[in-house]
Amino acid sequence: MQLEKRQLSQSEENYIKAIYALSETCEDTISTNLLAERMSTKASSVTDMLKKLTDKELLTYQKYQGCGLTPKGRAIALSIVRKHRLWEVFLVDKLQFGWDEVHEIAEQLEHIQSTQLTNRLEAFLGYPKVDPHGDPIPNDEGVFDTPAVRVSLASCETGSKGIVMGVDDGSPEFLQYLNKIDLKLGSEIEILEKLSFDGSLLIAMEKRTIQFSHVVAARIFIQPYQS
Amino acid sequence: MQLEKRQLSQSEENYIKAIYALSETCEDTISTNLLAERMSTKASSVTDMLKKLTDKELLTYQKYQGCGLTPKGRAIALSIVRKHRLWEVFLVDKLQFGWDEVHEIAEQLEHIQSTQLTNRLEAFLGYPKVDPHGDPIPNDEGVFDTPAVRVSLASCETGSKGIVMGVDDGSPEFLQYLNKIDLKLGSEIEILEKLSFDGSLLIAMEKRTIQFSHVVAARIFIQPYQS
DNA sequence: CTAAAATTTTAGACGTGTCTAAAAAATAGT
DNA sequence: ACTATTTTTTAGACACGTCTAAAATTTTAG
Repeated sequence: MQLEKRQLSQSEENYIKAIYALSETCEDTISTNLLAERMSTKASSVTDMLKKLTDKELLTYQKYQGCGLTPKGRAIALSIVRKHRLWEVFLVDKLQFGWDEVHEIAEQLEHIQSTQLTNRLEAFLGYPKVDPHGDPIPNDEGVFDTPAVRVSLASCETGSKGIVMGVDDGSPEFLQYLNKIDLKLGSEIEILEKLSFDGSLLIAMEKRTIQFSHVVAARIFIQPYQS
Repeated sequence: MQLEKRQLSQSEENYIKAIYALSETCEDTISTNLLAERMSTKASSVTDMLKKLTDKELLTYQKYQGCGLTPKGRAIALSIVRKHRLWEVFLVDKLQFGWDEVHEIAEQLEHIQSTQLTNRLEAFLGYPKVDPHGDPIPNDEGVFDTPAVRVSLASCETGSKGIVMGVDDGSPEFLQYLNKIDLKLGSEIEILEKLSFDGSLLIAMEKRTIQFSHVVAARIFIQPYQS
């Protein structure tokens, strides 16, 4: 998939990225309202942008029927995601930012236009496969390395053990909470008990015991040991 | 001088930067047409922007009288210059770009908004004092280190010796020419002869002899040996 | 000193991306 | 099946940064 030279505005790129993110997590056709909420804007603005991006052949969109990315649109989304995650690695590994501080800056850096820059940055960082939150980094062709098994802590059974492979990167507050309890990528975890009345979990982590609400557990992903 | 949090658009920043650059090299009041040429835009567009930036108290401007930066405007210009040059050092020192390749990318990176990022980048790079073309990098307060003596090769007399401290960074072609003749910052240079009829110079550099036109000589800056 | 030339500003327009308010279509409830 | 409600789109507006064409001002030159 060849990316066209015709470049997009930051706004257009942000829409493409949001549509990509939503189609990964939710169903495959994205509603106007969902996108409006995600972009913190109004549905009417979304409709306008949807038309424009459809004209550019980056979206499949029919009135009242929601939208989805074309292969070309998906390729652009992946290149933005790639840049975002590589810059996050740079900020954390090289500039000593915390994983809770990098999102906002990476939101700006992801729009820098230079494939050569992206590829050299990747080499400089030693071809990282995941960003500081454990999210995978696609290669220059938009392909992810064989992703490690990653399941939500909330979906694991009592007695499961595993290694933390990823965390939700959506909120600095959540990441700061994880800092406070010293949970990192690579931490070893065991589910001691699941409390059925509120869905919370008792967790053993490096000789300490912690209680996670269901909401927290759903935002932490582990690679379970086969046992 | 405290930079206000109120952030400028990239367009506004580019105007500020261009006005700063022009007021460094030329007279202290910048004409509308000069700025229009520099920005590759029309005089009418410049007038509009001048009004806007004057309203924001970044410019002194009176109809038909040209413009100049206020202290606040100058502080913003210096912060942009600082970011531009630090990113150029990053691209050359860390990502192995050539000094002829970095300008365009730095033009984008200079608009990234994060003082913390800039300062950490500076530390990561080892507090460089000049960019890859020898241009000085101001500190976080907009102050330049005591700049080394830098005179244009064209203004030196026959017999002068010195070390190349800077080159004009305006055109990739010029920088590629310098690559070809293997002229770098730090190269030792002696003026063997100045040819009066066309202003060109015969130069000795590391055991080789090279002829520079006046135009080229005017774009190379040396620190002369006191002798 | 005044007329011609150059520069600069104003007026009105356009494309982008956003908004509000109103209309149209789809969905849900009875 | 037919309203009522929700979702989505359209219509019209605005701020931004740009443009062209015309008017105003300054500069130059005779």
